[in-house]
Amino acid sequence: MHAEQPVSTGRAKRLPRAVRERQIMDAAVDVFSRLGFHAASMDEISEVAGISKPMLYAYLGSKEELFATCIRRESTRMMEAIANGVEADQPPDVQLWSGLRAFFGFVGENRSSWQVLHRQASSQGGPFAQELADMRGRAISLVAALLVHSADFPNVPRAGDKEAEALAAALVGAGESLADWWLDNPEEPAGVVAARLMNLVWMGFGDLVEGNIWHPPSRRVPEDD
Amino acid sequence: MHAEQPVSTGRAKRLPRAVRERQIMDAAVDVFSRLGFHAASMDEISEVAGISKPMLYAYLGSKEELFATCIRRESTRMMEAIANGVEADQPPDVQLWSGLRAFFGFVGENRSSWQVLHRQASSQGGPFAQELADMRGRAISLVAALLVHSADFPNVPRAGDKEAEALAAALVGAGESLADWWLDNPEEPAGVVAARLMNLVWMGFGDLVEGNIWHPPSRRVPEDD
DNA sequence: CGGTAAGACTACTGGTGAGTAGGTAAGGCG
DNA sequence: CGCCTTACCTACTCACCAGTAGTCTTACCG
Repeated sequence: MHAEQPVSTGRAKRLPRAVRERQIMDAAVDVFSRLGFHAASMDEISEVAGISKPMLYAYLGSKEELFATCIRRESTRMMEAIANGVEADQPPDVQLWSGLRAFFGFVGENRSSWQVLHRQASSQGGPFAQELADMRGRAISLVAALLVHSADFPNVPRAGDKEAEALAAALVGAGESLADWWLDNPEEPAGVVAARLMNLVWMGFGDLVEGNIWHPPSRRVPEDD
Repeated sequence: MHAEQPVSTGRAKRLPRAVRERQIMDAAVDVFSRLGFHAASMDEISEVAGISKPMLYAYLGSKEELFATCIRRESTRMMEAIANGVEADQPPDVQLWSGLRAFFGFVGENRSSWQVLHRQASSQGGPFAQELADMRGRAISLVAALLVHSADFPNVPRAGDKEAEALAAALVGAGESLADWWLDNPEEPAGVVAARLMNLVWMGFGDLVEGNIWHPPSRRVPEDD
């Protein structure tokens, strides 16, 4: 929750370009996430950023460029957060678990980023959808790779990248949807939400209704069957 | 894919109100799904519908009203399709299965409807989000009721509506996401996609990687594996 | 074969917002 | 201290689009 100073209708203090660009980007993410791409105006973004409109154009180009830049920055931040959270030398279920925790952790800490990524970008028909689709594609590929690596789906002979990709798409969508649900029910900690999804996708309803639930490693008995 | 006739810049033929309203709605769903709410203009909708703009306003009111009406109509159609597909007197897994089949069947047959529902409506901050959220809420409640009914989650004592609702939200999101993925990989039939999601949410990765897959009860003989 | 009301149109207004032209202050450097 | 570059601003243009005023036209009913 950065407090953007409106600078009280005076002349803004002279600052180096890099700093201003950062301020502008923060403001843009804030406004885009609240209003969506079309409803957000460059006037409002400049006001929130505490500078005037021409600076926006001088520094970040057109509205579309600005939006695309926002998506790139935020998606990169999120992917890095997840990549940092995953412990690559662990078994598949633990990798998935740590990835989910990192994901929900990021969403909880960066709601604006999440809104701009998930809600706004996906609904614009322009070049942004591409930007966003790329990130989504990377996330799906990541999960798909994890699945392919974890097993060869013995009883599904023709299963391969396609099968894994579809399942990964479903999983990513489940994560997105649950993240949205979480924003409406924010009283729960990130870990609980992550654990729910973990149980759903790893155990499945079939196991859950029979009382079989998945535990994180710290609580799991070191067994191997 | 209804072919809307632009009527070649002449005067449109005189038609009863109900028919025109239907044409307009079809055109509106088409345009909204392609361009999104803001980017869609009333001029374009009227052009696609083959009538002039004042008719739009005379019949369907403002742009916002028109959009809300579109969402209501399409969401109702979809919910009815699903409700008709579910066989209420079957065990939980079969109910879920038939619901998923109905859902993917609808999306496959009504891509525009799906786009307008999923992508466009969810990203607008206005009263539409409400309309859409209502339908989503109904879908989630439906799934949640199925889950609650199917078992009491024995090992999760405090689990209740909340637990089920969260899982239902995840499942609905997974369905939405997989439907989007499907639009990019349309060579597969609806049943295959539905079966994938069914396996994911009922069996879970944990079972899938061990080769345990779910298949419909023997009323229909599955392909031998 | 009129009369009339619903169906349909052309041509406008008004507001909003992207993008710009051209001018003003402030720091750096000789 | 004066010059010049860079940051910054006010105040506009221009296009697009939601919504409307006022007019025409055609099907139907007597």
